[in-house]
Amino acid sequence: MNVMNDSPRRKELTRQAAQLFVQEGFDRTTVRMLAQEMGIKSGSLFHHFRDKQEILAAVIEEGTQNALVIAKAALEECDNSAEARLQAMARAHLETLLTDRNAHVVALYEWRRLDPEARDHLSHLRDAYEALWEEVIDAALAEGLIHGDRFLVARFVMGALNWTVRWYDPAGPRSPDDLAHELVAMITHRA
Amino acid sequence: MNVMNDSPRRKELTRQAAQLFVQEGFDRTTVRMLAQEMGIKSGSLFHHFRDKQEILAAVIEEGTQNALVIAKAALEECDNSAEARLQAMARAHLETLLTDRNAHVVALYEWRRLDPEARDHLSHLRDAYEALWEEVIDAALAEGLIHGDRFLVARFVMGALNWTVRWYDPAGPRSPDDLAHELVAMITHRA
DNA sequence: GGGTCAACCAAGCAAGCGCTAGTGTAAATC
DNA sequence: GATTTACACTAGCGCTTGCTTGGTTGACCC
Repeated sequence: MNVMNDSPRRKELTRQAAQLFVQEGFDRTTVRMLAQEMGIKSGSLFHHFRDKQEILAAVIEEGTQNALVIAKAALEECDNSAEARLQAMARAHLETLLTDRNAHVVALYEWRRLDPEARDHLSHLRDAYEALWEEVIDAALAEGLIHGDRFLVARFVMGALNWTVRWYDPAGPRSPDDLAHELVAMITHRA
Repeated sequence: MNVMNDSPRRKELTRQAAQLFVQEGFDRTTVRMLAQEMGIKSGSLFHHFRDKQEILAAVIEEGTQNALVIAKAALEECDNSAEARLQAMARAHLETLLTDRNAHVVALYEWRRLDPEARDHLSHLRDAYEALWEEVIDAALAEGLIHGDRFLVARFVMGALNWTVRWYDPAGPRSPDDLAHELVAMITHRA
């Protein structure tokens, strides 16, 4: 129980843990399995993480932080039109689900396994991400590109996107860009 | 390990198990917790179910079968227009998520904990339900009410609806009917 | 009134769990 | 050259897990 900084070693271990959490689920993943995947013994694990819960929190924090950075970058790069921004957010979301898949699947499926303190801390990060979405959706509503309740629209859209981890096959014929385009077309009322 | 029929007693036990699975998650729910909730001892549980996995399968089967029945009934009761049928499916889906919430949350969250045989059997049930959706969406596409790829539209819509279990508050101001209406309005291009 | 049977219980086994304590060691720091 | 630090090891404690075993109860049946 030495440190809980963010050393490069810890980052790498976190990445490997994410993979196992996806394969087995958090509860079914034992510290011995984690240690073996990392090439160390189970006891050594607790040099890097206070307990098993902290590994889960680290995985989710990493993924959410990346999503936030990528989404912000996508918004800065794209055109200023509401439609372009909607599409940029959707594509960024899907690309994150692809490249950083493990961490995000864990965040979606194992959120409830976080203890209250970790959940509290991480929900602030998540709120920041969702705020980006609501900003973009507000702009689209103001332009008349979409209609409806901003709260509901935001949640419907995020639901549709997050659900993709259940069925989307990256090796299939559709690119993240295709999906983003199709989704935006579905919800906009004039192009 | 006597029987695995569907006695009324077993049905009741299944309902209670669903509640615990929602509260704690499948892996964290022990057979002792289940037994206590049911008012029996842990050993007696295995008179009704072969093993813990079978309880999970029973919960999910019950929920999916109900959803299928309710959706079919809703389709038979409503008008024949594509829009009415879309809305009826959406409302039925949301009402099922409400009234039969536990079983559905379990189906959504714990699907991966099913062993391969159970998963295979249950995915047929789920496919039958999704087929209803695709039929309704095909009709809406044919009428020009919505546009796009039928496969993608179906999955986006189901994603948006399933995601509601994460944020929807039945005690809040919005009724399932409101949500269904808003969702259909969001994706239709002419009303 | 003996037999059947679903439903339950008490007791416990073998395996696995998260985590701790104490030690070794090579590199970095003083 | 001595001390500290980072990282890993061995060994195992205390507890919980899913599940089994062998036996009891009470309602129903011919």
